[in-house]
Amino acid sequence: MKLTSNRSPNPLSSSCEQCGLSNLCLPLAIAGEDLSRLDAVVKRDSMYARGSKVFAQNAPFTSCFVVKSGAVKTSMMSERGDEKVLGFYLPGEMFGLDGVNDGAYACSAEALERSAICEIPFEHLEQLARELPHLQRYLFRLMSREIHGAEELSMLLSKNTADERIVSLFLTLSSRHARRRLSPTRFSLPMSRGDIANFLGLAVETVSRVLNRLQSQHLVKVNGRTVELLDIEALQRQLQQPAEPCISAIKLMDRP
Amino acid sequence: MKLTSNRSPNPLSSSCEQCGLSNLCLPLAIAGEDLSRLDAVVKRDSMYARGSKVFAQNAPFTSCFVVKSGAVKTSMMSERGDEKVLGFYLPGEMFGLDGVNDGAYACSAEALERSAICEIPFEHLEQLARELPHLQRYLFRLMSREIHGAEELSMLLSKNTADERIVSLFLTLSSRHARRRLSPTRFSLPMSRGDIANFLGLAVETVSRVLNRLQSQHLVKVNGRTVELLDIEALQRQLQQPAEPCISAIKLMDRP
DNA sequence: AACATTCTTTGAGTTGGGTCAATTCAGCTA
DNA sequence: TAGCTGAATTGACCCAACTCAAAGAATGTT
Repeated sequence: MKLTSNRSPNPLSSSCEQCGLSNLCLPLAIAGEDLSRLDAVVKRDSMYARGSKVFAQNAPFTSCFVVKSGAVKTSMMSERGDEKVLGFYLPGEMFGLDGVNDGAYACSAEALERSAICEIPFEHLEQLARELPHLQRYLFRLMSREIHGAEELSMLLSKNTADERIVSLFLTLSSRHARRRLSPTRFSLPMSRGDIANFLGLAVETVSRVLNRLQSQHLVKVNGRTVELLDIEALQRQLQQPAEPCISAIKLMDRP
Repeated sequence: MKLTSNRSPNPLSSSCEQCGLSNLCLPLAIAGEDLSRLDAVVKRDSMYARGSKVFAQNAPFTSCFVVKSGAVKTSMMSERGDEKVLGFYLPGEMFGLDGVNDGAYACSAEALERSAICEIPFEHLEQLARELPHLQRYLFRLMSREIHGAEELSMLLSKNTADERIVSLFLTLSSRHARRRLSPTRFSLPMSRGDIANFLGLAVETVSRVLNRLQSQHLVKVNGRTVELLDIEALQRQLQQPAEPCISAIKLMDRP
């Protein structure tokens, strides 16, 4: 449930100061557009308790949202009734754009920890986009980026080992932290092991085991929800190199 | 390579007649907008040979495309250098929208068979969208649908058995055929087994085996690239029911 | 028609990661 | 500070799907 709902005089630009880099206002600021027009369309700016829903799957689509502090996960219910985590959103990132199509949210969104989230009614944004060409273009870009992000997830889930999936998640989180000028090597995971496992298409037990493995290889150091990447380059290499077919090679060598 | 490039007087509305239902023009026609404005922005309408690229990954983004006849696959190259098939596009469907973000196509697109494809320079579309509110909204919807589609693929790749993935693909293709008022029970697969396997995150051999299994269950009939769905409802049930944990049950019963 | 090439199927054997079960740990509340 | 509850870890075992290998179809080429 929402905790507070304080209407700030200029929520979007204040978002920039709070989270270092708001996806929404930065490009517009660069483009030199009038931000006051945008302020008017921002509905509210609320606190969400950990575990509370921002919107539910199939609820009528009204707004998209920007994380100002905290973290959010989006997930989808399958026909069989089990949940699939689709993404994690950190401060400065926008979510809720997949509901535009048929007027209902395709996924639900939930705060992973106490979070400040600002809501932007899409209809207003749409209308304003007609008058501000940069805003229209920016929205197209945001949605395109979301397509790309979902495609990358499909890619990750396709033919990658458990180790690669975890490493990939860590590196993605790392670079997203870097964009906000936070440490790319040391950060905390706002989501549970269960969420990580679900997101990466693994079992919780596997996540746990992989974390230990990476730790024993001195690639990362994990302590509860705190991660430290000890050797980012080695981690990146792990995603590029094809997993060596060591066993087949040995088999070949064993032949007379 | 492109084979011909004949500029038709009204490519968009002719697309409707050709493919039964063009995603692009239908909602606009409903909205009563002036289609002639749209005709002007459509660049060309070309034939592509089987296997020829419509655009390559990382090439500068200029246009989005609509399939008029034939079929297209989009795919992405991983850092390791292997291909991941991201989607199949049938007549009336638009592709190439994931390049808006950073000015380069995020995936490449290739004709699966001899295909007629019409190209729409995005910049023109964007500009026109400012003047035609319905077009702007329609583009947002299209992109939102694309996000949704990619999310569903992630979902499919996450925790589904090989059988479920194949069934899901068949049912999706079926309903897409139905939208074009073609038979939902009997259609041909424009893509190879390899493409199917890659798209579904499986090995080719597994696809082949699953196809046989479904056939022996009298759920489908497959002959080369022709599929017949013998019992759509049974297929749908297979996706809803949780895979019965028969073995555990037996184990429990065996206990003294 | 014979050949070459690619696509598809079938068989045999292996394994990465899942499931189940049992602890251990961490965060709360009282 | 003990006690409770859900989260995380660890171990043992197993299976769905992968890999490797080879045969069989289909398709194109000369």
